[in-house]
Order: sequence, then structure tokens, then C-alpha cells
Amino acid sequence: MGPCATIEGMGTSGRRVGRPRAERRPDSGLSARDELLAAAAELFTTRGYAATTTRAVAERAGMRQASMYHYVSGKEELLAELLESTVTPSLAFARELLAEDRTPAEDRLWDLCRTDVQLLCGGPHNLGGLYLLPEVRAERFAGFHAVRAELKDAYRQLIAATEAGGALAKSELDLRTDLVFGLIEGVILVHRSDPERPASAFAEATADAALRIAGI
Amino acid sequence: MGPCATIEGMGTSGRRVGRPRAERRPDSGLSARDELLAAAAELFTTRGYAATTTRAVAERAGMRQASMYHYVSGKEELLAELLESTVTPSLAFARELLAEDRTPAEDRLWDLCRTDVQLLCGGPHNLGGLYLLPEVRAERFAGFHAVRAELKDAYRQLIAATEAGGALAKSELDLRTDLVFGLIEGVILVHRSDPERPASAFAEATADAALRIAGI
DNA sequence: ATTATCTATAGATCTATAGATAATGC
DNA sequence: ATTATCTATAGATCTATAGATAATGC
Repeated sequence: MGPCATIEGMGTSGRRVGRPRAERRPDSGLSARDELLAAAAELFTTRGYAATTTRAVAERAGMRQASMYHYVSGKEELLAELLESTVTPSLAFARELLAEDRTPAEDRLWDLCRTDVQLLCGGPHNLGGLYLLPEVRAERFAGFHAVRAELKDAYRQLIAATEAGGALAKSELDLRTDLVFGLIEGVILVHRSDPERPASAFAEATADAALRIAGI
Repeated sequence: MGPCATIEGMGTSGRRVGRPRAERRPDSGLSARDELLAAAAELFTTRGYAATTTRAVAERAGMRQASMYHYVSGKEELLAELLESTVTPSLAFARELLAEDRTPAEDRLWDLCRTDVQLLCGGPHNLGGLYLLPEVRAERFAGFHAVRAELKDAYRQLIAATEAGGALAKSELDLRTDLVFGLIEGVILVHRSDPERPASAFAEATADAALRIAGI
């Protein structure tokens, strides 16, 4: 490895292949694709998906509208990737928790709620807000929905494994699961309207509230 | 009043002034403006605001795109009116409850939660879903936000008036208010993903859950 | 030669207005 | 005469492609 080695995709140092950009900007350290994703995250969550133009995304990422197509096929791909990248860490954590069967289910449920809220609200752009976009229901994002459904099922399993949850009939268990899940998603909205509040304290309060809803 | 008297704005009977519509449809009993509002409600909640064209709204209301402008100034006016018409009944009910100071605050809070969920999820088009649209944050809809803030304050007052709420510090009271409010709005999302479930049972379960969050 | 970008633009919208038209009302 | 509608369209987008260009790599 010579002195020119760089991490792939990163624009770490001065000279880069290809025609220079029209407007130079300080190097963010992100790859062009990641800059597009970050730009899309901010614009989609604040203005909405349909209201965000490809020009707005590209220009915020520091390139011209047409150049975006060198990295992605269009807006849809950006949203699909953002959605999946947001829910995947939550699901990974949920799976770990499901496997820890020596820890009381109550504690694991609390942990999942707290972590989920923290992941959704803790990032720079309130990525959780993406879930609320009406366009997300489209067939195109079935992949995201599948992962999200699996996450919801993890909530259901944990609720069912608690002392109070073990006795519930199926319909009652479904209802509580929906309420807990609804609280987590509703909290995204609250965070959206007041992004100043620190996510960590908020996450713990939400987890407390979720346990109360679950009946513990 | 002769036999031709009709309720104003209603297309109650056969002969109407003005050029006939290009496509005749059975009379819905609604005024043209209300048909536009109903069409907008359905399209905005399902496809989103920005993704809904004036053509789609007008055509669903049974008229051509340009004819819409005879009744409204554009999409914004439709959304503004829908938002206000959705939150106003909730606020009216909240005010009634605040005045009933002989009823325990716990009971009134439960009632407010139940009624709010019922109003938001009970209608034909999940109007509550309008709250979630990213465009709603725009300055243009300040009127709606003012009413919504007043409703939230009613929640806060009721929570503060409960046994458990009386002892809370301000920051803790705010947090619980946000969590309760977040639950109500989150429930709209749950309802959106499963509109089959009867709103009434759901509304009561949500009210129960809200009281638990409030610490009762 | 390869790559990342640019500029330019065709084609497809979408909104809001202008002006015509087909009813009823008087 | 008044009204509610229509058709037509100008002007303003917005997306995605074609083709040119300005770097580095060999």
C-alpha cells in the first residue's frame, strides 16, 4: 500500500478522477452516494418525498441534478435504501434480545423500546419520520415492510413472554402490541415537533410508558 | 317557499343552473365544494398531499380540473379546511370537559382520549392521517397548529388535575403530556395500517393506555 | 482509456387563467 | 343576465437521457 491508498469511495484527499464539480465544497468525508442519501434523508423528512425534487437532493449533495443518476436510479431508490437502513439495526437488536432468554422479558422489552426510540430519533435527521410518509405504503417498499413486520413480531413475542402478557388472549395481545408499536411511532412525531429535547431521556421515558401500556 | 326550495348549495334535484357536467353521475347529496373536500380527504390521506394533483381531486369530485377553481383557490385551501374541520370538534369537546369540574379529572381525561381517537379514526377517510403529512408544518397552516396547541394544552390541564399528576414538576408534566399526545397520534398510524379494526373498541383501549402512561 | 462530472434538452407533466358554452331565471 | 361548467393553453416545472468535457491512470 503506497501513500495514495484511500478507503474505497471516500473522497479523502485532493486529486480525484473525473471532471471537477461545478461548485467546490469542503470535503465531507462521505462518498458521493452517501452524501446523496444524507441529503435525501433531510429533505424527505422535512419537506416530504413527493415534494422533494431530484434537483434539490443533488444540489444539496453538491452536484448537478443530472449527476445524481450516476449513483442512483432515482428518488425511489434513495427512499428504499434509507428506509431499510433505518429499520435494519432495530431488527438486529431485537433478534439479539429474543435470544437472551435468561433475562426477564420485561427488561428486554424495555430495552428494545428504548433502543428503538433512540435509533429513530437520535440521528441527525429524524429518520423515523420517513416511516410516516404516505408514499411508503407503495408496493415498491415491500422489503421495508417485511423487515418492519418482523420487528413488530419481536415486540409481540416479548410482550407475550412477560408475566402479564402470558395470560392474554390473541386478540388482546395483538391490541397491546399495536398500542406499544403505535406509541413508538407516535413518539417520532412528538420528536419531530420538538427536536431540541435530548433523545436519550425521551427514549427512556417512552420505554417506561410502553411497559405500562403492555400492562406491567 | 314554493315546491322548488332546496337547501343551499345542495344539488338535491334535477335541473341546475349552469352548463352541465361532462360526465353525469348520481347525485351524492353533497355540495360541489363538499365533494371536493371529500375527494381531497381521501387522496391526501392515501397518496399524500404533494403527490395529489388538482386534476385527481377535481375528477374524483366529478368535474374537470379547471372547474375546481370555481370553488376553491387551490390545493392549499382544501388542506387547510380539512385540517381545521378535523381538530375543531376535538377542541370543542375538550373545552366542555375542562368546564365539568365536578367530574374526576381521570374520567375526563379518559373521555377525551377516547373521543379524540374516535373522531380521528372513525370517519370514512382516516382524517387523522392528515396530521402526519410533512407539508402540514408549513406556515400556511398556522391556524390549525394554534388549535392543535390549544387541544394539547387541554390534555396537559387534565393530566395536571389528576391525583397522580398534581405532584409532577413542570418538565415531567410536559413529558407525560407529550407521551399521551404521541400515543394518540401514533394510533392514527396503526389505524392506517389496519383500517378494518372497529374504531370504537380501539378508542377505548387507547384511552386505557393513555391513563396508564399518565401514571394513573 | 476511464471516470465523474457537466450542459442541454425532449417529453411529460401540473397549475392557473382566458374565454367559450349551455343551462336556468326573469 | 347569471351561473356552473367546459375546452384550450401558456408558463412553469420536473425527470431522465444524450452527448460533451475535464480530470486521472497507464
